[in-house]
Amino acid sequence: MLSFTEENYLKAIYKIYEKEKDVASTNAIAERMSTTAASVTDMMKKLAAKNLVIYEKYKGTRLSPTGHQIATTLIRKHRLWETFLVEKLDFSWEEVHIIAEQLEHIDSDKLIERLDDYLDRPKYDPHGDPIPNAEGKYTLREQIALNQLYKGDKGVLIGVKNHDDQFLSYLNDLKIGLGTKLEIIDKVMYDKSIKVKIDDQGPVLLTEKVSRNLFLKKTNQN
Amino acid sequence: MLSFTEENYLKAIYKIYEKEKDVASTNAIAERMSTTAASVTDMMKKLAAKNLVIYEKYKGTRLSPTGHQIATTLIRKHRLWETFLVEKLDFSWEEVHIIAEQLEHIDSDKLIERLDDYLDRPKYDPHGDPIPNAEGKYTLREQIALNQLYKGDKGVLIGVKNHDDQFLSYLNDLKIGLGTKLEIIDKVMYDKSIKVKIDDQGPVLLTEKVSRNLFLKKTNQN
DNA sequence: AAATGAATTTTGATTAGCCTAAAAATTCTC
DNA sequence: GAGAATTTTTAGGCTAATCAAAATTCATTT
Ligand SMILES: [Mn+2]
Ligand SMILES: [Mn+2]
Ligand SMILES: [Mn+2]
Ligand SMILES: [Mn+2]
Repeated sequence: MLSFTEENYLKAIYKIYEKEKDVASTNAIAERMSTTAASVTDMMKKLAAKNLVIYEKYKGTRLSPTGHQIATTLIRKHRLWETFLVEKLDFSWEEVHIIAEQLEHIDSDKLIERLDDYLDRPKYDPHGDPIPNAEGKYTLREQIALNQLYKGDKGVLIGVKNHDDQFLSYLNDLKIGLGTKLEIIDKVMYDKSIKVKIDDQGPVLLTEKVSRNLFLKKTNQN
Repeated sequence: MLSFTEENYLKAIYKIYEKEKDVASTNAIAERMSTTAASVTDMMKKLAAKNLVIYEKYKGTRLSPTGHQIATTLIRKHRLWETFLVEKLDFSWEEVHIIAEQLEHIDSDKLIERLDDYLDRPKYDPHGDPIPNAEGKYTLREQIALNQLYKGDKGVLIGVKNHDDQFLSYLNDLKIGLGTKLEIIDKVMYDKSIKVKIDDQGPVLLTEKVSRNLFLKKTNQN
């Protein structure tokens, strides 16, 4: 049985090398866990002793197959709970992450599977992130960030990169959510801001910072 | 913010003086928590320093108003989660307690209230135990243990005293659950066992040990 | 009111998780 | 490839939660 903390470390390592990297540096882990490199070193030794990570002094840490499986299950639980909170308890997408951070540690295989059934085996969570199945497999969708599109392009929002409360609330204000249709009316070259039509409403200007964080499925040909 | 452990201590104290007692002895708490008296003493000092309990050396411990409120909320969360697991995820009543022991520590007021709504503000959990409302109030029903009834008496099962997996599974085998109608066909004076008719099935013999643990609402006059 | 036995508290240790500061290893720069 | 800068590890220490064993207090019986 792993502690809450150990589980969070495994998830941190997973997240780090989900982003291209094939090894998680001590400092990167420390940053993600909001702790010190010294604490990370201690924990890596402990997790290595339990065969959950492969840790090499000064070289960094990778997940062992077991560690990888545990991390994937945590992601699965996290995303299923987020889906439950939004779909069944009517929470808004910016509220659920913080609660799911707790719920993901509940230990019961049967509970996860029942929850998955109850939600009709969802493939994506309220932020558009893929939910691994019981075997840890998930399929990525083709998606493109809004700032990569051109004038005249159309698409549907299928995910967000940034999950911050603030960012998501801003999207709520703009009436932008998963499934929202967006059409690029104009791009301002000077600051890369983008004028878009949102569903069937009047056009709105989005900064480049915002547009980089919106993932679309293109719906026009080009 | 309280630790998982601190919360469990508060709940243990609550449970102890739910059973008549007006003060929880160090040993009683130690037994409930499966720990030593020494550990309990340490924790009582800590909880007293946080004004969650009133602890007097050698005299025992009581809950402060704050401590009582926290304990009641824990019970509320525990019973709501148990209800969720049975009503929505189709768990059986003997499976839910162990999972609810984890879920009760999830910290989110909004989550509890949403869950309560979602379940249609249930008044009783899957074992027939009352669920405190948001103000910590609950109403006890009039109930009588099966072993207190007489030949010819009829009733409906509305609660169980013992919550053990084993006991509940035995009731499942007998097709006895909350809502089951029971009628006393005969009482054996020698060993106090009771012959009952279960719903509309043939009669079954229950030992006194079993009958003491079944709470009924009487449905005949007498 | 002393003696005895039970309950409770104190004492001294241990483990997990964390930290700061110092030391060591690695990587970068010229 | 030597020295500087950065990263990582080690050393030493702290707190929360736990325990076993010793000491103390309380309750009961004579
Ligand atoms: Mn999340
Ligand atoms: Mn998510
Ligand atoms: Mn229970
Ligand atoms: Mn219950």
